Amino acid sequence: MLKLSKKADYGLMALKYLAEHPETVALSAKEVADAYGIPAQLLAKILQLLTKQGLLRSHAGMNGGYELARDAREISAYEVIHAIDGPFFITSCTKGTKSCDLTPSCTIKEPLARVNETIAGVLKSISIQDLAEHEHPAARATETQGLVELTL
Amino acid sequence: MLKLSKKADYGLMALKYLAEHPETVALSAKEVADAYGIPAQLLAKILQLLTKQGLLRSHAGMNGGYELARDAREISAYEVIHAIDGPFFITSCTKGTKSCDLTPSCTIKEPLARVNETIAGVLKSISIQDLAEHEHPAARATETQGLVELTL
DNA sequence: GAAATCCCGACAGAAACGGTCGTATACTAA
DNA sequence: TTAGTATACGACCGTTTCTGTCGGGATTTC
Repeated sequence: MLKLSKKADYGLMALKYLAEHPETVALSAKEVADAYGIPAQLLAKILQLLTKQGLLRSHAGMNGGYELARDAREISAYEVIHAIDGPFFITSCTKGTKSCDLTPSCTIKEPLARVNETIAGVLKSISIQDLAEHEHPAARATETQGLVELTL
Repeated sequence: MLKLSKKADYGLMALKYLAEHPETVALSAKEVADAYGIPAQLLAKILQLLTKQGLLRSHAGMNGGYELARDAREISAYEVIHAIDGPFFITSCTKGTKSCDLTPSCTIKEPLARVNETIAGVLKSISIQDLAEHEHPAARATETQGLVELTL
């Protein structure tokens, strides 16, 4: 149904939360999980993933936890989603992975691939910072316009 | 992973196929299925769905089959996807259906809802006709730009 | 050393997805 | 009227994916 997984949602929420608390050194997974009523162990795994992908830095031990690896402005929603859900493609059969073997007739793919890029572009233009200040992230409208023009 | 279901893919392929054969009165589900190597019974169900949603017209009996209910230019990819996969939302918890009951803290939703609208807008701007002539559907670039400007 | 915390693999329950089957119904043509 | 073709529709099942849990291990701080 073309929707994000809960994990991706949780991940975005968590990063947003971290972005909103820049003063603190590090926040534990449990802390964030409690703040949103998210299963703690699940969120923990997600944050570990994001750490492995270089979006977060982690500290073990007491008063340990996670912090953003970069400025919230420099982390895009796309990166988060990509890190958690893996590369996404609108089309079920993508040339990347062998799939459309039997039906080379999938001529829809090419136009839809452009849609895919457009969506990716939009997500890339949205930073965690944009989510934190939950103002409309309209700032990047111009860039996005250019992107649409290019890809569609 | 933010991808279309195979059903939606099949549906788009089928409509594209119908759009490419405007001369014929009606094409049977089996005919289309064979053309693409799609499971016939599955495609049949999909086409029935699209019929019920008003995107196709059906005729039973010999030489029966399906035809586009409207001009290929007047049917958007969005409609097809929506008819098959139901309303899609980027966010797992949408205000539409009761979901985010326990966590009213889902402040990500608002910005992402805009992304959602943007995607919907892009899909709405692509018609079956665009898929059929598998040229880049760049014709609508201007409209789409306006849309992005509006919703993002 | 104890407590807090991250790390990570395995696994189980649930839901979604893809696909099949059987049957009823409608239409066409001979 | 009858036979054949096609849609309509519900039930069902196997597979995969998703969500969430459990348990044990490693690391840091106090």
